[in-house]
Amino acid sequence: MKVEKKLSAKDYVEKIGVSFEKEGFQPAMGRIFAYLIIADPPHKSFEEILEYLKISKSAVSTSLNYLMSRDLVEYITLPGDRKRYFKINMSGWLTLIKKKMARRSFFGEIMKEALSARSNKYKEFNDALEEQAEFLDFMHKEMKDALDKWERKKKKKG
Amino acid sequence: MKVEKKLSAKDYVEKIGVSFEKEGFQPAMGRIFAYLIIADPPHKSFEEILEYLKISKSAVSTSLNYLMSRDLVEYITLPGDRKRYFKINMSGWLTLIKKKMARRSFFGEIMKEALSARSNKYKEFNDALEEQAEFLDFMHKEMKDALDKWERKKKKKG
DNA sequence: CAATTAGTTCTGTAATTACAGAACCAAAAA
DNA sequence: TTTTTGGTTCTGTAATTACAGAACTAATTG
Repeated sequence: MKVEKKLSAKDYVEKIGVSFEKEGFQPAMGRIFAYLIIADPPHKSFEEILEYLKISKSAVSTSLNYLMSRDLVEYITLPGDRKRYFKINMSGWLTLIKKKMARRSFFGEIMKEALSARSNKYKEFNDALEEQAEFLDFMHKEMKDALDKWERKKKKKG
Repeated sequence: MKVEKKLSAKDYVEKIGVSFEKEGFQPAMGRIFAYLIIADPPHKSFEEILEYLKISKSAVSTSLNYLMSRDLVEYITLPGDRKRYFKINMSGWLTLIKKKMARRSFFGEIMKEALSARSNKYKEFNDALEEQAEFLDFMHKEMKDALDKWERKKKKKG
């Protein structure tokens, strides 16, 4: 029987942060994103972020601005309060995935271009290369379909 | 009417190399991988690689070993020739995608864990977070299906 | 029109990366 | 047995990254 050990909030921040880093973001960004996932309430001020994570203003500022430019984070304001409150933009992840898809599809394109420039002396290799490009195309299409499917499902429910 | 400008081999190497870098690989790795895509014949020796790309032995060695450890590159040998000839392992890209899928699914898991630790005071946020986790799950499943579909398609044809 | 607040931007630096160059080494060839 | 080949590994470094800390600024508040 597996004992489910409850993680502390700080542990979540580390764990999520590391995963986020693996997606290619800087450490500070990962931890900010992670903090905003576990944050209760889910919106936190600039100050709260830097205090909780013990990172500098500059790191918070640049990270937040980057995350906002990528639509992964947004902010709200509260009446009678000058501060901005930062929170996760849930649609950002989807945007991110779409961008990655586009990149991969582009990679497939390039492979096809390369193919057209190759000699026909190594048919086996060329065939494999073409198959790779087709695979990328295929996956791109399938993922697009999946996204559509998801969106339809969501619309029906919501 | 679009004029299709034919790229030189070196240009392909740059273009593919950059794309590969964007997938998170080091510059040298990107260019080696790119070179192996356009290489005619598609297998090249250690020496040929370093000469063509004008990079050091150490860079070639570490890059090739890394690429091989990731199953993106493999090597063949030729009778009566001590050298190894490196070439692209076409199944590597698929492995790569599978690994990325696994990572993303893991990310979804963590989000669900975080969810279970959140208070129920911010239902809207929690719901959105849950939806995100479900979305990642959904995409993971869809991609797995797509991969199966591709494999069946390939089996039927090949 | 000060003083405070909520950040931004600049400057410097510690840590890390990505690689070159040289030393090195095991297997094969001479 | 020495020499050559086909790499690998070590050492040093230039370039880059990721951030701290301080200076700065525009809006708000007193």
